[in-house]
This record gives sequence, C-alpha cells and structure tokens, in this order.
Amino acid sequence: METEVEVEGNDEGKFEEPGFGKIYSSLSSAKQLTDPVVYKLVRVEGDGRLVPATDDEVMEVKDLLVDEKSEVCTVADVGQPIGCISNDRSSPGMLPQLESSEGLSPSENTEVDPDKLNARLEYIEEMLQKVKEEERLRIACGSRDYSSACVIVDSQCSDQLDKLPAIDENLQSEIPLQETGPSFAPSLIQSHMHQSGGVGECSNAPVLTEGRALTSTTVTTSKPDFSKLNGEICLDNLSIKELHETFKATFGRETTVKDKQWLKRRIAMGLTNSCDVSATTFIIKDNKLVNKGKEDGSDNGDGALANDPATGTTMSGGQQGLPISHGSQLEDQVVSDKRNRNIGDNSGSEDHHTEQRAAKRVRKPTKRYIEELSEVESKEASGKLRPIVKNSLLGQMSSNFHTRSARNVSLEGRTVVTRLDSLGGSGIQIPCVSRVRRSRPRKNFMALLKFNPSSMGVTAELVKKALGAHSFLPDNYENERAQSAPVQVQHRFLGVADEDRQFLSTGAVGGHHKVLKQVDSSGDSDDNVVTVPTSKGGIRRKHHRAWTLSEVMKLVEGVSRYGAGRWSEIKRLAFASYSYRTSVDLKDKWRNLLKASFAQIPSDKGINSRKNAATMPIPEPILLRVRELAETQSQVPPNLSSSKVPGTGSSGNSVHEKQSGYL
DNA sequence: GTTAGGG
DNA sequence: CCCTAAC
Repeated sequence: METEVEVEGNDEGKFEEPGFGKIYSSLSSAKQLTDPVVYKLVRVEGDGRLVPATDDEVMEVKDLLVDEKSEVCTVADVGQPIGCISNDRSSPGMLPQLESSEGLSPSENTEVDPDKLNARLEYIEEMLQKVKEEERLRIACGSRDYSSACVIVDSQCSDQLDKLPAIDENLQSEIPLQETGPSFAPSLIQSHMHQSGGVGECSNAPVLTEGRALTSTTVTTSKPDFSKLNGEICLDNLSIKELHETFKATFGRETTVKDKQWLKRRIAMGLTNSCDVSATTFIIKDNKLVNKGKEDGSDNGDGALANDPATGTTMSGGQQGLPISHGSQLEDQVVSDKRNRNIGDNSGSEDHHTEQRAAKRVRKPTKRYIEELSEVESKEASGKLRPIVKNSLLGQMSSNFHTRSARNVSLEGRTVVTRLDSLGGSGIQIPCVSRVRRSRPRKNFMALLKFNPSSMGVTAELVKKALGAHSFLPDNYENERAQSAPVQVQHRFLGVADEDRQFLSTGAVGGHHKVLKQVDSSGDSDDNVVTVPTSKGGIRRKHHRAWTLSEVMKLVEGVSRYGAGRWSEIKRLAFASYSYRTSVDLKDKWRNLLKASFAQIPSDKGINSRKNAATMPIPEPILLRVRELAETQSQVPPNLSSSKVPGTGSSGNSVHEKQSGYL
C-alpha cells in the first residue's frame, strides 16, 4: 500500500513541556521539527502492525491542525502546531488559519531527497516496530488502554522518535519505547534542536527549558499537594514564583519554565484536567476544584484529555515519586476508572475489566486479518461486550458543540460519551468526551472497523477530543441542506442520542437480521465482528449499525423530497451528518422499509408483538408514510399487497420521477 | 461515481 | 450490509 499520506507542513519545532498525554506522546515525534517537513501519518495497530493512515485519518488530523492550530498543541500538549498538513500544496485554502497562526509563515516547501526520505521512513517503521512490540506486551499485561496510536512521523527527522521514550518517564507506561534509551534523549533533542536551527527563536515558549524533565530519571516527581491550593486561585495574579508553586502543587513536580502564559495554561489544564485554559481563576475546596472562575462557553475543550501528561504525573504521584513501576498500575487503574465512568455506572470494580481490556484492545487490522480470526474474535468479543454508553452530559456539551460545529471541526464518532476523570488523585472530576471512533477509511465507509475508541488514530481522536470532540451536528434537515455544500466533507461526525439508540429499527421484515446487542451499537468495540450465516452456509461479517428512528425518518423525508432513487442526493443533503450511511445503505433501507410497510398492512400491529425489544419496530406512521411515498412513486413491491398497487410498472410515473414538493 | 438488485 | 453489474 502506498503511504501517500505524506503531508507537508512546517513547524516551529517548539518543545514545550515534557509531559504529554498518553496518546499525545506519540505526537511528540512530530512535534519538534524543522521547517518544512514531511509527515507521514501512520497508525500503530494494537496488534503491532503499522498501517498507513487512511485518508480520513489524515483529513482528521488536518482538520485539527487547520482548525485549531496552536490550540491543537495546547491541547495535545504537543506544544506547538504540528504543522500544516496538506496533501495538496495547491490547496492552501485548506489551511488559512494555520498560516496566520502564531506568525507562522507559509513554508516554502523544500524538496526532500527521496533516498534520504526512504531511509528515514524505514527507520521510522523500525522504531515503530519497537513501539508495537512493547505495546503488545503491555496489552498482554492489561496495563494499557490504548491499542494503537496514531503517529505522525516526521519523515525527515525520524530520529525524533528516539525521544519518545524520554518524553516523560511518568508516562512511560503510556508510550512504550523504553528500550530506546531515554538517557540519550536529551542529547538527541539538543542535537536536533541545533540542527534545526533557530528552533527556539521562534518560540517564546520554554523550549528546552525543561529538557531535563525529558530524561526519565531526573524529574522530581513528588506528590501533588492540593492542600496548597485551597481557596481561590487567580492565575492571573500570580507571580512566576507563585505559579511555579502552583504548578508543583498541581502536578507534583517542579518546573523551570518561566513563561507565565505557559504556566497558567498548564496549570489551568491541570486543574481542570482539560484543555480548557480559558479559566484563570479556580476555587478549590477540600482538594477539589469546585468552580472555575471564568466560564467560556465557546472554547472550553471539555473534550479534555484526561490524559494530560501532567495529570498522569499527578495520578501516579499519589505516592511519592513512583515513576515507572507503579505507573502502569496506576495507569491501569485510571483506565479502569475511566471505563467505568464511561459506561455511566458507578460500579467500582475496576479489576474486572483487565481481561476485557486486553481482549478488546486487539484491533482488527485488515479485512483479511479479520477474516482469519473472525471466528475466534467474535467469540471472545461477544463474551466481553461492554454496556452501552450514555451521553449523560450531552447537555453540557451542547454549548460547545455549537461552537465547534460552526468551526467545522469534523469529527466522526458515533458515540458521545462523557467521562469523569479524577485529577491527580485529588478527586477533582471533570467531564470529558470519550474517544470517538473515526470513520471509514476511503471508499468503504464503515466497513472494516467498528468504532473503536482505543484503536484508531488515537492522536487524531485525542486531538479531536481536545478540540471539543462533540461536534454533535444537528440533524436538522434544513441545516443540513444549508451547510451541506460548504462543509459537506467536514461533517462527518455523528452523534447518536440515547433516544435514538432506543429506536433501533431493523427491517422488521428483513430476513436474517442479526440485531447486535446494544453494546455494539454503542460503538466501542472494534472486534465485535458480527457474523451472519449466509444461505450458502458460510458466514459473513456484518457491521451492522441499527437504523435509528430519526434516521429512518430522515430517509423517508429525503425520499419524499428528492424521490426514491436519488440516493446520492438524499445522502448528501439529508444524511450529511451520518457519514456511515452510504447511498447504498439508504437504498437498502428504503427497500426494507417498503417491504416492511406493505407487509405490515394486514397484521397492522402484529409486529409489535415481537418479543425482541431490541428490534424496535418502525412506528406505524412512518410506515404509512413509506407506503404513501411508495405508491406515489410506483414503488410498491409487486408481490406484496395486492390491494394498494396502483400500477406496478406501467404507470406514467417512473421510479425516478421526482416527487416535487410532496411535503 | 451512482443506481439497482441479488446475496 | 456486501458485492456487482449496468449505467
């Protein structure tokens, strides 16, 4: 496969703080860069394979970068803009904001020596192999929650990867790269910085100020002391020194950074355990953050990265500097915790998930791979399905969501969940958006993979999250239409409300509908490969995504507007936000609806007698509507219902005849 | 690339 | 939902 996912970009190569969020740390490889560079976006699968990022993923990252630029860094803790990503240099329009951000000047793309590049790419892959190996181990031990990471590799500076292990020993359980010899990191960085030339100049950020922290053993990690933070804290009024203290109290370690802005941001993030750095005043009581002084309704990324590096430190800092060994344990716990919260329950049993975690982490790579293991996997997966996730905090997100959607942050994920993460063991809890799965790569949208929060480009996901992943696009028909043109591609996000989920409508009449358990539709396991027996005796995988009531209604609506057959139209105009529904899907669904609607005429409500509550039948009104439309469009299935067939095929109305203004 | 149909 | 033939 061609890794044409190379992207060009420039970067200021600033190195901010060594602490990276779990996933973000992978980004770090790309973080310190020279000028125009070429990134290669790859994904490390849970099973250790290195997979070129799909276009969608690239897009995703691109979106992030384009959309949030510096914020991405802030959020991702990458420190700086990773650089603009563009597949096509000639489409500068894609990165308008980025270019204007932080004084970044559009880079003059420099050509890269192919050979050199290749060599580097190879090297990168080699490095990634290590990561994968390590990852595998961790997975096996159930110590990690992430089965993959999205890595943006600076193909020109592959040696950057060497820094990964050294990024922050507190996170060493996060990013598996220990073998690479952390102790070398500093020098590597240095040398790189050096060769990059002027990297530091372009930044007022504490470039390598914290260099030492990058080493795995020099960080002074101590227990965060929130007691020092009692009362009201206004970061704005603090001196550097005070900020340092606060920093330490928050993260349990020292910092030498003298950049106030940075410190404030950092602390804010730490305190809120989110990317929201808008607030500068905090009220802390009993070691809990009770209030943020300043609320910003627009940009607070409560899409927080619970994985704030610093937080990670804090967490593991529960006990005195217990870096590595305990790290993973705690991490583990944290992970479990998160999970539990994710599923909206409060069962504190965290240990039970270990196994499940491990199993779940295994990510399904290629179709073929899946084919081979489908049997085993499906077995395992089915036994370990997780409960459905709830978007209990949907309301809270709405405000952000509007903003986000307005910014065209494209997110694709089916589940909007929330999570409460404890900050630094202090008990402070903050809402988060759970990781969302990315969309289908390339052509086949939701084909291969299920949305797996922990599998796909974690980076992208994270960033997304950071950006306020909840771009819960309105399903409003009109809105869709209005926006579809300009942001058509952007709106890939899908949010399925709980209510929707309850209306799982499967073709009540359809043949062998293997209704997935709700867990599946909650979208977070990837390997729940559902197989359906085929008539031939074989089994076929099926990525079933139950149609929600609203989707059905949308479809009906669409048909009534644009006419049956105009599926691409309908898809584009009415299903813009449902990226996973292809025009074919619409067609299929319509077909099923037709069948259902007419099949149900006689027995009327007999359908509801179905025991299976999961198979939410389609409300009669809708079926009625379907019937109407079918009749008016001569779509009535000939073999069904002999009573209401106006004229099967000879009528003047062609199937494609548009029903203008039916509504 | 889209649509229609069969599996 | 997948696949493919036929547009």
